[in-house]
Amino acid sequence: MPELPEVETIRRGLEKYLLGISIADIEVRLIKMFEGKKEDIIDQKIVGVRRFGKGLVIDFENKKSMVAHVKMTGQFIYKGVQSFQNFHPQIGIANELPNKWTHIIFSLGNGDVLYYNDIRQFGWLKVCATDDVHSLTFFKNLGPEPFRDLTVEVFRNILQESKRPIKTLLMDQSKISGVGNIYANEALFKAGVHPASLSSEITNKKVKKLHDSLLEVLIQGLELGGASDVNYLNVDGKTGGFQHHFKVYRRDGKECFYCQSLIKRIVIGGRGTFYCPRCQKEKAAVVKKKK
DNA sequence: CATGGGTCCTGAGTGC
DNA sequence: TGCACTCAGGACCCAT
Repeated sequence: MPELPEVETIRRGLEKYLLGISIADIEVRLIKMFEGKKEDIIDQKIVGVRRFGKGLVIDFENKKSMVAHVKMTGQFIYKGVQSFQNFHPQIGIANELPNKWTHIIFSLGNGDVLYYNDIRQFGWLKVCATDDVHSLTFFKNLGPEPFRDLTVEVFRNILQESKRPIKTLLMDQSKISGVGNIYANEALFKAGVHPASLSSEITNKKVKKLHDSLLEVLIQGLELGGASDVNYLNVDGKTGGFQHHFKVYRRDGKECFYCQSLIKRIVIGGRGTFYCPRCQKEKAAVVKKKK
């Protein structure tokens, strides 16, 4: 599922291909996925591609923007007409597009094409004034950016104010932006913190360790081009590599790489949660588990 | 205000 | 083989 490292990888791909060019036409095949007036951005030069948490913002020269959230299964795939430089031999996706999951097709001013595919149709795209981006529901409720605003002190304050399980807190976009299920699980393992631990009762030492671990797994994910857990592909139609480095995520029933205990799966906040019962010790300050 | 549950949707997985 | 059924999951919306 695209989280900060995956969305940032997508952003870089979009920036690489779209900066300085324009969109000649937009074909919306699934009406509900596209809000706003597409005429507002057609034939306007793209001047920036930004990311806030898991949200993307494409800015146009006329002070309009197209914002997008790919949720779990959304993909932006670029297909160059002049060359097949982004054709992936294993996936071959650039050649197979559009397919039954292609919901939006951007015909670009240079003759190339950008596809938006989304199997589960949870993603969305909308056009608005650039000045209004941060008034949108998703963007106005975002917490600090891990690589920019999330100092240890800020992180500690966020944890101290909450009695929720730490796993739930890490994934709360209004508290910290960009972290989802994969990186929350992996960061907690790396820090040796049980995912059900009460946020406010985690020791200072562990808070520092968790902060470091979170940034480390996000950086590792970014360096590997993200995690292609289910459907994630970058703008070139290629998979990331972080899925080969999961220590706990989706490894329930398998041995911990460090202590050989069996990785467990529980549900916290309605989401699958994976941890090593030995490396991430149960503590007194653990929220009651569900199911 | 904070929190928890239902909802959207479809492919994968399970049981017979 | 195939059918019926259940489940996962990010953010939003609503109820408490």
